[in-house]
Amino acid sequence: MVQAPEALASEQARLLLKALADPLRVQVIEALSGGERCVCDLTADLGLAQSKLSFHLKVLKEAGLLADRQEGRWIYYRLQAEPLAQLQTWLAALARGCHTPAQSCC
Amino acid sequence: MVQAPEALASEQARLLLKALADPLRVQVIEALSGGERCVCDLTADLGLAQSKLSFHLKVLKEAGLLADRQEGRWIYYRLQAEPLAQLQTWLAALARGCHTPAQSCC
DNA sequence: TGATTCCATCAAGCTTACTTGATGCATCAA
DNA sequence: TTGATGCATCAAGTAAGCTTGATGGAATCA
Repeated sequence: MVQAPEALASEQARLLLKALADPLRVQVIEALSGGERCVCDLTADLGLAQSKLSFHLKVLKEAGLLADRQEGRWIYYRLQAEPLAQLQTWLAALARGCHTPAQSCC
Repeated sequence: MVQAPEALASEQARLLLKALADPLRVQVIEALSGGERCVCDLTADLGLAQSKLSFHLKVLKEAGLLADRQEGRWIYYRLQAEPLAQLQTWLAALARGCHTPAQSCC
């Protein structure tokens, strides 16, 4: 059974948004959207300095958007579906009431 | 009839994410998720310096997340549902293939 | 017309985030 | 055990973004 994603507090949503709001990290996320990859593979594929990629992988991992796993010398990263689903739910909730006309003000 | 949201280019997605990735702007967005409000109302409600709010409203508007309308002396802002829907679609597409096991690498 | 209100804009200072190159640790192969 | 590879981390420099206070335009009211 597929769980409906938990509602997200705005602070948690913001942390996910911030982690996603970088061009390089979007590239990484999109590269991983097709499945798990190892760091050396991503480095070559995206044409990045290794320390640079490592920095951004860490940001994404700390946000909960990536998980990793070691296999010998290699580290494989994969995208986590759940925070993405939670973010979708959060966005959907925002859009729901947004056509209400203005209340009188001041 | 309700249109399915257009697929979003990653650069457009990133611009929306960046606009949303600020605590104050999340507050603004959430305040507007209940319906249209005027600036003076938001200023009072969120307890902000006026120029500060104005700065963030501009960022959100330039990202396409807000629309505004003038009525006499007042300016009313409202949340735009479409970019939010597009972002949801973009996130959903990312999550789709993310459970594929690693390809052999290096 | 003159004063007031609502809001946008600007410049300067401050804070945060990103990049770069160097270093170090763990694993593996020889 | 030695050397090489894959990756993380660190410090310093650079860039981007946010905040603050001041200024100005447009609309309204007296």
